[in-house]
Formats: sequence, structure tokens, C-alpha cells
Amino acid sequence: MKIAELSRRTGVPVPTIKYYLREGLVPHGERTGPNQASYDESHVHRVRLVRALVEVGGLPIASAREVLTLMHEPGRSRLESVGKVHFAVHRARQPQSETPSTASTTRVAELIARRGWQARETNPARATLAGVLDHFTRLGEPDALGLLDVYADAAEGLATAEIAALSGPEVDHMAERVVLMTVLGGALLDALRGLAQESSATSSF
Amino acid sequence: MKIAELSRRTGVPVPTIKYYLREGLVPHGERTGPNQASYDESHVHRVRLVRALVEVGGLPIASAREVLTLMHEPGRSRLESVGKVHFAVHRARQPQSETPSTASTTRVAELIARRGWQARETNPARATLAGVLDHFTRLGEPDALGLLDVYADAAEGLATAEIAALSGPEVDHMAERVVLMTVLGGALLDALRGLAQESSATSSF
DNA sequence: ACTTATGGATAGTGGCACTATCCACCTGAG
DNA sequence: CTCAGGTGGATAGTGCCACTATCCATAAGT
Repeated sequence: MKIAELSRRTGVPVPTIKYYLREGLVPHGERTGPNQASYDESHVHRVRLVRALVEVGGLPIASAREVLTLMHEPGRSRLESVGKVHFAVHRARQPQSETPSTASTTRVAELIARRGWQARETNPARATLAGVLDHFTRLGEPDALGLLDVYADAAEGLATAEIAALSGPEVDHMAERVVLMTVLGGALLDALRGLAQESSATSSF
Repeated sequence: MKIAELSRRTGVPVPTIKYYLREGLVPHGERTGPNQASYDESHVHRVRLVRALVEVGGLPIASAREVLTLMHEPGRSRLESVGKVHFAVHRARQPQSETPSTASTTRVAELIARRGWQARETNPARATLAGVLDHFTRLGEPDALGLLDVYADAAEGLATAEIAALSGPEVDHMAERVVLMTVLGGALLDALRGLAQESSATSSF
């Protein structure tokens, strides 16, 4: 198919697809002439994936490229390749604010230890979490509304189910499923939380 | 205190505070002369709140202003004032993409009915959720990795605890707690999920 | 033949969150 | 009292970023 059809199939304007090609978010089609190339289903899928990362996940284009690149690198083990993609997605959500205080960094480490989690020092979520705790503290809510353990319990349960859902016969697509689970899953959870909160508030007040 | 100290206390540059004043995110200080005004603790707190909304929540300045304005409006009932703030926060996270398909809109309505949730048609999370489901479908994961109900269960449990945690003797601050719960709580949950996922993956692979 | 599409390069746009500069005026240390 | 430096306020500029527009030589479709 030609770029016009790729555009129709995905709903993404042709100039934008050209932009994604330039930026390396979407691979070039197979050349059939000096100014002609043909695209296939994999390109359709790739464009849709980019839109999901950008629209739902809010990833900047550069981060999306990094994630997509890592997604296709082989990796020495399943754990390693999955981990790299996972880290990249979380890193992309950090708009590099100031480094968190040592106090909250310690608190995060303690929480992880207390729950017996296996999380490396390099996991970007550590810094994110510490940063959020700092904001709570500065706003006079030192214990994060007393919900930290509630959230941690929920996170633990979710993660177990999510990792279990990753395993399928198709190992090739596991990296992509990690991305979808992290980015789209997070948005899904957030939206459901917004609905459940209204419901709970309605019956409580 | 003068603006320089407000800047020191919050770590926000003076020109940025001036910008927030202009944009109505932070109220003006009490005038003590033609070109002099004094600020107090409430201003310190307000600036910190703005930073939390912007840095952690990623809210655009205009949305942050709307949320902050609603936060201080009286409201006819607790439910109503809380609801308005809640909706505003969720609306702010919608970067107004295309309208979701009727198919996923229906799916959302069915899910809400099936779980017996009380959620109005106008809840912005409905559209967000439907949009995310559309992305899943387009990407060939029609059942959202089979985790929809897992997420919904978690959301339900979380919302119950969150709404319960809102109730305190200080009704004045409830609206602010709604904001913090929604914005910072969401970030907290996301980070914890990232840590728990690594942990779960480590022991599974 | 001739309208339309294509790949590729280059430049431009619009939105947004700040920053910088200016100015007249005030404050506080010495 | 002096004067360096801060202040409120207005206006303009900056840097980033995700596109979007324009051009061009060439190729495809009718």
C-alpha cells in the first residue's frame, strides 16, 4: 500500500507520517522506485502504536522512539528485554524535575524493603515516587493522606495479575505487551478510578 | 514576606511567581504601597500546590487555574463541590482527542452498569476510558489484555478507601484533598505499580 | 497527456511555559 | 542621606516541541 492508504487506515495525516518516518518512529517502506515505496500491515500497526504512546501515554516523540527501538532489540533474557522497555517507559514519564530529598528516597527504600519487593536502585519509579512524596510533605500531608499502604497493596495485586497476563505463546510480542500494559493499562486504571471515585462519593456524601 | 522570600521558600523563581500572579493561579499579596505587597503562608502553600499540579499532574496552566478556582467556590453541597473539582481534574487530563467510537462508549456504559457504579454521563473519565479501549482494539488487543475486570476491581477498592480518607473534621480543606488524591494519588499509584511490576517480573521470569 | 500522488528536503507555525527587559518607585544597610 | 538593590507591573522575547506547509523532480493512474 502507498502512504495515502496508510494515512487512511490510521487516520493520521500524510505529513505527520512523513514526520514519523523522518524521526525514526516508523520504519521506511520497501522501495519500489526512486520516489516510491510500499507499506504493509506492520506499518499500519506501528503508526497506531505511536499514536497510542503519544496520545494516551503523553510520551514525547524522542522517548517514544527510544521505547520502540528497545522493543525490537533482542535482549539476553526475557527478563532483561522486558525490563529495559519497562524502565524506558517509566523514565519517559519523568519530566526531569529536581532530585528528590534523601528523606523520601529513604522512605521509598524502606517501603520496598518492608514489602519484600525486588526493585533495583535504577528503577525510575523510585525517583518518581520519592518526588511525589516530597510534594505531599511540602503540602502538609506527610503521610500521603494515609493511603500509601492502600496504594501499595493495590499495586502489588495489579502487578501480579499484569505480569501473569504477559505470558503468552508469542514471546515476540511480549515487549509490545509490556508497553501497552504500562502505558494504556495505566490510563485505563486511572479512568476507572475516576469513575469508581464518583460512585463511591455519591453513596458516601 | 516579600516576593523574594516567597521565591526562596518555594524554590520557584521570582519571574515565574509573577507569571502565576498574572495568570491568576496565585492571588495577589496585600498591598502596602504603590509598588509593594506582602505575602503570607497561604501564598507559600498556593505556589506549592500549583507546582504539584503542574509538575506531578502535568496540568496545563489554564486547567490548573480552573481547578484552583473551583476549589475555593462554596458549592451547594459537599458532593457537588467535590464533584466539580473532581471532574475538572479529570477533564484537564483529556487532551481532547477524537471522540471515541460508539462501540467502546457502549462497552463503558455496560461495565458501569454491570458493576453497579453511580457515574454520570458527564464524567470525563467515561470518554477517556472509551478512548483507551479504542486504542486497544485498534492494536489488536480487543479485551485490554484481559485485565479490564482486574483493573475495575482494583479501582473499586481504591476509590472506597480514598473517599473514606477524605472525610476529616476540616471540611474547608476537603476540596484540596480531592485534588491531591486525584492528581498526586494517581502518580503515587503509578509509581508503586512500576515498582511492583519489576518485582513481580523478577520472580516470574 | 496531464492530473494527482510520492519521497525527500527545508522551512514555517502555533501553542505553551516560562524569562528577560524596562520602568518608576520604594526599602534598608551603612 | 545615599545609593545599591528589590518591587509591582507591563511588554516582549525565548526555547521547545509536535506537527504542517511548500517545493521539487519524478512516477502513477486514466
